[in-house]
Amino acid sequence: MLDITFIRENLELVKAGAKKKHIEVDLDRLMSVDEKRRALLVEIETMRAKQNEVSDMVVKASPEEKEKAIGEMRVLKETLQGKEKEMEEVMHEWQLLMVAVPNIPDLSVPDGDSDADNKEVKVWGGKPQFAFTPKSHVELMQDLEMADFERGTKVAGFRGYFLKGDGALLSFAIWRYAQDFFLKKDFTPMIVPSLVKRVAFLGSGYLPQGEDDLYKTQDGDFLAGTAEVATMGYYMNEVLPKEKLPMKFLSFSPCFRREAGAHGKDVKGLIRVHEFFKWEQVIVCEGTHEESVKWHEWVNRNTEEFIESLEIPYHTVLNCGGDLGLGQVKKYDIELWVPGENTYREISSASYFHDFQTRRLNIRYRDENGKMQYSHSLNSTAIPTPRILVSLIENYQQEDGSILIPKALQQYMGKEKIEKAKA
RNA sequence: GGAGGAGUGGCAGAGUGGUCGAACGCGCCGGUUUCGAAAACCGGUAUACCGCAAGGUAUCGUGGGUUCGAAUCCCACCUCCUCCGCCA
Repeated sequence: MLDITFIRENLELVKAGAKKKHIEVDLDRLMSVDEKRRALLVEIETMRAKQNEVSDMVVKASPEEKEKAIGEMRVLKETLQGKEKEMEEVMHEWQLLMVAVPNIPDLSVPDGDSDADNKEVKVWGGKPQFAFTPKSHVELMQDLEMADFERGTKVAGFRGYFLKGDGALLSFAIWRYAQDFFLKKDFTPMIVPSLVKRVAFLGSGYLPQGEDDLYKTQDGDFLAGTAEVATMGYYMNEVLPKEKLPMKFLSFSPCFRREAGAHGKDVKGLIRVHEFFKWEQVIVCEGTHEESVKWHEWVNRNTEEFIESLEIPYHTVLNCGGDLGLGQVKKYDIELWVPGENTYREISSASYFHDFQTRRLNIRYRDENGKMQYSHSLNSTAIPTPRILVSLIENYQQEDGSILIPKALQQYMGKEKIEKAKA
């Protein structure tokens, strides 16, 4: 959410931002509704002031005066109730418009419609040269009994999967390695709820848009697609001590995504599943652009370093305007090389929001002058499983169908290679 | 799931229809005093919105309602506590 005063004073800037993001929102309508809102507010508050004034007087008044005043107030009350009703309708529309206003993308964000227009800003690692035709992770994992997709769909439905044997162990190894790796960087680890109340989704910007992408319970709660939702909700409606900023969380949670708009896409394997696990970096920092930028670069670099330590080739892209979410100011995606598809696939997404989320969630701190300020927030994937297995397994495959374990993971896996059990 | 109790400012806690944004205390900030400190004393100490300002409005878990007027009465919901049941 943006500040209404800011929108009013920077209307053209906000309009240009929405256009760059390819997000439709009727800002002129918002301006006229807001004007109505403020006019009504003045009317209502004036009436209430009168009401309060008379109310004070009634106590001390003589019986006749009292009678007269109360009579007058009955009339005023009726008018007031009419105005309040009107205000309610205006506020309803105002709020719908307000939550639809996108945050303004950074100047460095390239123009573009979709992820196809994202700009490559970094390439790392040599792509493996195979003297044989590389297999897909699906084939490799099935051959090594690391995953079972048929039974996955039998039990869990479309996009269902089981990880078993070394597939399960490899997931645990990655979680534990990621834990050790990232906690060296001074994060507070958390295991956070996935079953979360509506208000946290509204606050983090996943609702009211995007309800189709979420699983919903019969109690009106939703299953989160990322630990970001609960982690951001953690401090909602709180005033944080300035000296504790920045807060750095490494949050673990199961993640659930309906993938409502992606029916035909990535139907095979572990790229796109309804249910997965993720370590997520979440930062709440002081409310300046410089802080946001600094931590944004930092969290993104953390994930790059992690991938480098696993020695998997990747590139980093700067997302274009059309590929930014409602609240995001700027976003980097890290994409790992997937030999079986001969392309890069997204593994991480790092974005900052300025005070877009914290304004909705009401997360503040007191600055050095004792003034209340909204914090800034940002987040980035640390590592998702099982998606990381796709590129890990495909890049490390050997001609005999075995898979080498990256050096950094060997101590967590207890071996250097995954291969077929000897008969 | 059943029975009962409770939610007030940073904390603690009064207030059961009107002068209550809210007593008293603690804490915190500033001052007096002091060589310095403690104690004592004096003053201050929520947030948001509207407004150039003066000022106004709202907020006592949340949302409705009753009333000229609600922290206070009524209804619903949420959260917490105690007891019983169930359970990893």
